Amino acid sequence: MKIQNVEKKPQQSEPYVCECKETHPDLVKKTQSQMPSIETLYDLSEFFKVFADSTRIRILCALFESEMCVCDIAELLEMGQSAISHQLRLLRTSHLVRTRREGKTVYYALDDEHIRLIFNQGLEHILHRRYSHDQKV
Amino acid sequence: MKIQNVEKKPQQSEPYVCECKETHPDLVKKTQSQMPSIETLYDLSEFFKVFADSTRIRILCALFESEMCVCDIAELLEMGQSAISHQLRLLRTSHLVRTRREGKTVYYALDDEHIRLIFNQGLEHILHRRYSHDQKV
DNA sequence: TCAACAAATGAACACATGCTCATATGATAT
DNA sequence: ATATCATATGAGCATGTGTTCATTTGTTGA
Repeated sequence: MKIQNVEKKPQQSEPYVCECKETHPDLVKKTQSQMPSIETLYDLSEFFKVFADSTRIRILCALFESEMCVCDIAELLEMGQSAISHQLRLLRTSHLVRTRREGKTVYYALDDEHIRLIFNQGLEHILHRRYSHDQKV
Repeated sequence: MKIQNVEKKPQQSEPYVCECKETHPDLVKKTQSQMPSIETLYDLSEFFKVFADSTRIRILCALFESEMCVCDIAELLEMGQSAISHQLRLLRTSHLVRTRREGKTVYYALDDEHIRLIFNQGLEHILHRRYSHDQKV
């Protein structure tokens, strides 16, 4: 909603850099030392990335019920076989699902029951939030 | 590792579409009926998306310790003020953090303690996995 | 050996995401 | 009022992501 650019930065010797004097260096230091390593937090974000797509979430959700072949899942989600297959590969390399071959058919199953817990925790959260924010989110 | 394309699909009346005869329609039907709605699962994936970035994870992790102003966080993560501010906005609109103004300074804090649980569940998972896969992941 | 079929995969594409840069906004003190 | 400072934000850009299309791979039965 910017109206106009009447005047651009008047006189300023060098480009503005945030060098806040108001920070709390002791708090920053202390927090820095108490946080998990940056690598761990990176891995954690990578882990959550797997859940950050509705197709993958739906695939996992389906596999909570039972193992299934690729075609089952594709039909269930009403999506192409290729799309499902690509996502299954990602889930496989993330060690969230495992495969079992039976003739031409490949069956996929959950490889990690812990997933169910995290999934449910998230689900609980959004359902609760949906209630308390009255569908605003 | 494809060698060569000696011959392309010989005689085929129409483009190949996966119409697997081997699917398990009853399983598909049953599972379909037991899964949460597609909207709910979409929301769930959106929720996990917030955790699916290392900058945001680190911000949340910092706020587990204490409320902080934008500059504190920027210094803590060694990133620009703008980058942090953009991410904080996302966290704000997702209702994961709340703000409190004190003069020129804006303090950010966790708005939802449930987050801590989900964070820890994920952390536990990757640490356990790291152990059992012996750093392969 | 080859046709048929389930699944996997590479390329291409359209779209989303995260950062930086420049600047705007809002608050305080002079 | 205006300079200063903390924070917010829009544009632009580079990179990442998910799907489709065309094709390959692997398995079975004729």
